[in-house]
Amino acid sequence: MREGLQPGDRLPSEPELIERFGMAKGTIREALRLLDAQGLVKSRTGPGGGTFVHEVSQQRAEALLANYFYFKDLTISDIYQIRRVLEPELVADLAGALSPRVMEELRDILASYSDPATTDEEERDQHVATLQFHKLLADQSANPLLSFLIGFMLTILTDITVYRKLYTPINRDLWARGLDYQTRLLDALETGDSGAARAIMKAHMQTAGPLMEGQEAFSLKRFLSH
Amino acid sequence: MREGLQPGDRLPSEPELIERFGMAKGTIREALRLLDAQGLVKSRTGPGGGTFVHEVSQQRAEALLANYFYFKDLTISDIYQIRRVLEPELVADLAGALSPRVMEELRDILASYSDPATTDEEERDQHVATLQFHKLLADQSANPLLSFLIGFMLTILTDITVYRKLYTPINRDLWARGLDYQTRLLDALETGDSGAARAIMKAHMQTAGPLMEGQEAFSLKRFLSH
DNA sequence: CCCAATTTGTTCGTATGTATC
DNA sequence: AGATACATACGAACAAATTGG
Repeated sequence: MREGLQPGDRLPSEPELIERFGMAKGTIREALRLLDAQGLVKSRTGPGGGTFVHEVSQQRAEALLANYFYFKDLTISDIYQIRRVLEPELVADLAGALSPRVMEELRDILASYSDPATTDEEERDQHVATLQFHKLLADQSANPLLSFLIGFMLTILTDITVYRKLYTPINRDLWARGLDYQTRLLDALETGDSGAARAIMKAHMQTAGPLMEGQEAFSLKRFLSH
Repeated sequence: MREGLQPGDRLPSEPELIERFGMAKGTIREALRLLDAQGLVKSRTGPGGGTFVHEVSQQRAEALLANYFYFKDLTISDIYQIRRVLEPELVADLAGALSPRVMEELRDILASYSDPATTDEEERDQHVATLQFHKLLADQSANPLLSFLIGFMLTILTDITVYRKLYTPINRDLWARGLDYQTRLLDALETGDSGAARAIMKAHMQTAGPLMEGQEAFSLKRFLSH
């Protein structure tokens, strides 16, 4: 940081660091591992190789943050409490600002679950797809913090959905209402009606939220492993 | 994780790990450094020492997450967009649920800036104190995610306030209004009026927010260093 | 107060794997 | 195909810190 290195820039080679800091190879390598674990550098072997500054990926940041919650009793309803306020905020920003390319992608995802699921497995896949719908929206935000936070919550919810049958009871009524919400949301986003987008998402979150409260409270420990 | 180790539990000693995985000392130590950097273990020398599982501290989690935003163009107004919706949610939860002990602490903090600042330095200290007021509230939440997110934003804002004269122009009107908001908020929290607490905080955030928008947009790079 | 045992921390020398020219 | 420049891994030794006798 002090030397203003940018992603892609090469750190001094190990022998150079040994020379510069007057330390042994092992010590230098342990130090580099500390940066490695934080996702700040990546190393490559061979000529032209070395250790390079690397932008911390969203995936890495999510994994590191998940470690923190490994020791906390975070529940599904805790997550929904945050989603309930952040996602309406998100779509209010996005109304009228989405590219045709993204709009099309959103419609594609929506189409992937336009028919009710018939099996538990199909049901699970559809739920993952709805989460992808929200994820794609989150990725469009100009606010990196908002984008990350929603993405983080969606990753947790997706992991839980995949590794555990979270949404087992098939509920056709809920499915129909969710589909209706998202269809109307797309319209509001396209026409640029920020207020409507916010209201629709808010209502959507308020129906999805209480459903989760019914689930037993449980810690996320078993899902957070890398 | 696989062996269900809890915070405080000891990992095998280095010689044991060397034996168990059939690897050299340096390799084992680099692996332990990876866990160390994530805040998952701490090592102590001497008899009775070793490497111990450790709960990831909030401070560490914040620092690791800050690394992610080091490469993003996060602005003050991005942060306020999130605060604006999360902090009202926080105080709505907290209304009527705070211990007399905490209420007293909150009043103490409030009292520490009950007189208008006369110097820039005093002004800065008062702003840090107002952030502490919010931090103390965040710490009371039963929702670990909500608690962490607000705490994270407050840490960033505090760092900026301390290391840079963010709030330089002394604005007595704003000071008076902020004090009024917080006083009324304390009353609402004490009487357990959840709706009022939410409304007051919302209004508070909406006056503080636009003030920040006036600040030039800038990245947080220079502040995020550990 | 000092000594001895235990455990992590550090060093050095060497060898191996890997990618590039 | 071979030389070169890297990171990666190994092994033996020594240093430093902490604890208990």
